[in-house]
Amino acid sequence: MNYKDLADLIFPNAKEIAYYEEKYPERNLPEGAVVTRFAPSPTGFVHVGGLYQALVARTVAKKTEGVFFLRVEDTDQKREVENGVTGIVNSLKDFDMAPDEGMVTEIDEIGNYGPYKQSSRKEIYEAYAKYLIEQGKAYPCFASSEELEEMRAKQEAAKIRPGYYGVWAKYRNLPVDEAIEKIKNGEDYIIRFRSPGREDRKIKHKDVIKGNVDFPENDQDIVIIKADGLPTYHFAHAVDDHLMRTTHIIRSDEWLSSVPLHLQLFQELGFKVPKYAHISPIMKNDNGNKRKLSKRKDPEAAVSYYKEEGIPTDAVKEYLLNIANSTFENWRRANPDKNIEEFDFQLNKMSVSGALFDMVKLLDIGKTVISKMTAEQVYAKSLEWAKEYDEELATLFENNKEYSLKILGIERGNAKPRKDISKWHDLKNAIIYMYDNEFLNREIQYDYAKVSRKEEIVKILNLYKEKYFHIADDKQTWFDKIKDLAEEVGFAREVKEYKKEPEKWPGHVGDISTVLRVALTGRQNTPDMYEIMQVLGKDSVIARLEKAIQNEGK
RNA sequence: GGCCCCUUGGUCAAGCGGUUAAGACAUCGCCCUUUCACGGCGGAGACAUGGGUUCGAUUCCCGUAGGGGUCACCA
Repeated sequence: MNYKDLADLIFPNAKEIAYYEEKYPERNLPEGAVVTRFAPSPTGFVHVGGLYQALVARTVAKKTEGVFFLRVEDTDQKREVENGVTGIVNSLKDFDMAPDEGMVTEIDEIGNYGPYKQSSRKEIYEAYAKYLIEQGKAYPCFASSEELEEMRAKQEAAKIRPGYYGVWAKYRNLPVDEAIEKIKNGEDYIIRFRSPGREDRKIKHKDVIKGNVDFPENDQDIVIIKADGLPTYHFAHAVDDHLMRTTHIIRSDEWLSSVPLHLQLFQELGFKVPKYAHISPIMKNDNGNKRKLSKRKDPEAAVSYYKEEGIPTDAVKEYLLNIANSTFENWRRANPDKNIEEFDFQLNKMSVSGALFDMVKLLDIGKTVISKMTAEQVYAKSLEWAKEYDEELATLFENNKEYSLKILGIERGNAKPRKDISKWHDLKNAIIYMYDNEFLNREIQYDYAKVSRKEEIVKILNLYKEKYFHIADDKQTWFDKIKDLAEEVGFAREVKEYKKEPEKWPGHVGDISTVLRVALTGRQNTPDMYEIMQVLGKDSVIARLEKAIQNEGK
């Protein structure tokens, strides 16, 4: 009885690995093309960190005319969530980051290197596990979980390194005959890797991002096939990324310490070792301590949060790219209108330590992104958002499309467009007063700032309404008239003169403007008042002035 | 605890032995012939710490402190 017999007994139906090697040949890609992947578990939750990894992986692949694929790692049945794959696929789609290959719906996939869902790859893992057993590089382990716990307790008590290795690897040297007998007797077992490593030897590894990292060799006989017949992450990683011909493993740096194991696995399986790029996680400041953005504690950890808030996807991508390569910011300034895919992304320029998530900066980018859009784009994007998250706004927009476009066009499209909206969630509050239904039929809290006497307010508003307001005036005329009005009520015509001798007047033209602004909009801060009045139109302006005058009469 | 990694202003970060130590966000002031949002100009603000090496260390080496990661039949 030899290894071959043992392997045949355990996996009688497994194919030869040559079959798969042939089925999934080296990819025919241009020189220097990089193949990357995003390989999440379908837990139904997409973390920004995951999006970040996917963005980096995809950017690198695109830049080199390589391939970016989506593989679903669902080997842990306990964590399985319904429609988990759909959530991931849709999130990537939302961000315009659909993969070249891999899962495209819950069950469908595209590409020649599939299946792209690990639970569908069982027979492949079995073939490679069988191969390893035949070579004497893997073996069945009959230790029960109680036994393992007991072992661990002993190790801890003796203060030695825990794990299944060396003398603790109880079944590592079990004679083949005995193993076969146990299996035939129906004893439970799993498959372990027979590690050739020694803890007292060091290996050198060069990570694309982290640089040179030295580790002790792995000497743990880790599990490669679990009791449920599915592989562990480590084994699946080696088999899948080899067969899918991944050139660069871009993943979270929590995997860095597994590199010695992975390197060993690739070697023992006879695979070409890929390049590794371990990305630092996005952190959050929690009472002076840095910690990873947490799914449970931080709403902004969920990709869905950005969608709900209406932060443009481009803003999120730009922010993430900015964390990834700080030169992005300079590039963006030099090329404000270029597509982000034209940016020359450098994997090895990524930071070795994790960046603190900065919502303020993200929103600042959001402002810029939105400011560059046309009124039509703002309308389309915000309406799409509103349909899902703000019914009132959606209705308002749909019932007043032309008028809404005018509002959104205020101070837009010129050299210095407005930058007051950072996310769709803020939009309604910024423009709601422009709609007569929302303004005229509602109780408004008027606060005229410096001018507070009722009679004076009424006087100003009446004068404007009766004498100075002409909707057809051009901007200069319009403005001159407000100055005339200021003069007529005894206010300074020019702010500068007023500032020189403030005691000479009760206020200046700006204070008069504020009275008009508040009467027309209910607010002290608004975009350009001339444009607002043009958009409102004559009747609305008059109605609003009257409403304000009446209010003072109460 | 073992092993591994990290440490430049509030935040993201350039920098690779000699620099007035960039830039962006945030913050403060002034200007932008009326507010706000922009935009412009300017200000304040940093090399964790102790030893080396060196003519010279933010940069190289060692220690200390702080932070992070990892030690599953989870990924």
